[in-house]
Amino acid sequence: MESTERPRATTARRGGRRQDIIAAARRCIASHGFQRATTAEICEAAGVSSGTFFHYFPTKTAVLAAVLEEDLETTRLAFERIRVAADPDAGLALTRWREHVLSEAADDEMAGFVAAVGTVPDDDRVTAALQAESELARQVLTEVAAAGQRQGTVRQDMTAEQVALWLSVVADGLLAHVAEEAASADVLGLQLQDVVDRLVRP
Amino acid sequence: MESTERPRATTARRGGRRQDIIAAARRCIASHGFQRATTAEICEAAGVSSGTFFHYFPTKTAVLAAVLEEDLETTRLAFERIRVAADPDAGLALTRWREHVLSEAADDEMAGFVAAVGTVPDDDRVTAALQAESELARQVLTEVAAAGQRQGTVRQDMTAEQVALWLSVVADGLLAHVAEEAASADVLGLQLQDVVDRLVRP
DNA sequence: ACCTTTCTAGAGTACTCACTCTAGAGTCAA
DNA sequence: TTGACTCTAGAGTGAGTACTCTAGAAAGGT
Repeated sequence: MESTERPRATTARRGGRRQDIIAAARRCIASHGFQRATTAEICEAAGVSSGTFFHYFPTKTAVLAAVLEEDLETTRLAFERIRVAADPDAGLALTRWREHVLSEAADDEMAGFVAAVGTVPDDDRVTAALQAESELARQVLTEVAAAGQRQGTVRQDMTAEQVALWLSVVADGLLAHVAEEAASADVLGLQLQDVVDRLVRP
Repeated sequence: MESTERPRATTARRGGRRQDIIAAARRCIASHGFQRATTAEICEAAGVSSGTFFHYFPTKTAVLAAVLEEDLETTRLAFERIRVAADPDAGLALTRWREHVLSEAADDEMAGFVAAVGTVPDDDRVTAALQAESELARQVLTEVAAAGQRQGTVRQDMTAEQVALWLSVVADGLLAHVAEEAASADVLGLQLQDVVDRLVRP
């Protein structure tokens, strides 16, 4: 047969099959949810057989966990950049945060993901990754808000935690809206600065 | 056996089995998503056999559609109240809207629902109901915003549509946050007025 | 009483899908 | 070469689940 002539995806060489599977799973899950993304579909998208799939991952849920953990690492880097900016200038940190949010909104894989993951079985690694991600955002945003309060650019009639909470509410709402109506992304992107500014200023 | 001695749910008399099934389906779907809510589970929750279930609904998806259409009717009423308030006083309409949003947030069934429905198969009635619901909100909020602009209480540097869009972004984000962390509901509720005010004022 | 229609139960069915198993190919070391 | 190991394919399996089928109970009309 043509068993050696498989598609091999485009990323076959760097990272090997395992990476191919993670990437394919991300795409499939983002586009129609965790439950409806079958292992067979992920296998086909990755150019891999079910044998290979289960050689690398014990369960379908484990691939989701791998995807989320990979994303968490990316998020960690992004928020590290935001955090370091806060100390001299909270305004700059907020700008970087807005850019981060908008880049997530622009990435349609990312946009679909949030909704797709809501109904996932109770898996420890999955819930840990999700929780770590939201906790990370909340914590860094809280630091940024606190820095802004010290610098006088952020309102003091709310605690820094509360300001951070509202910022993530806005970010989540924005992602959800863009996910189901990509058209609104541009307008919202342009106005995000104004909205955030109104939200946080003293 | 005790076939006549079934639980009969509490609402058995008014509306009959059909209503029981819809109510049970709403609970089950809200608590662990559409896919994971099995027909068997819904049947048990409704105190009904699978035969009865499929006598009233051709498919599992059809029950979801029925649930959504029922909710749509409720939403329609709520937004009608909001719309009529807008003409004399847009501020009052916004207050009513905030109350509506908070009451949805307080209802934990409602909160779980948004996430649960994201990954649903492409069904015409379902998508129609969802679209009608968001369209309804957007349209009424746009009218309210426009009224506020005429009355001078709402900013004019955004179109009424855009103000409405941001309001629903905030509402969606708030619901999502409350769904995964009920604790934050109280704080957010208290501050919603301030946030909305900052968002829309000239 | 008798027929018709609607409703109900629950065993049965057909199918999907996550996961297993086995056989073998590729690779490297000695 | 041989042996040990990893990787890969794909047919197969078992569990779960949406939906069907049939027999019969209520309900209602005449």
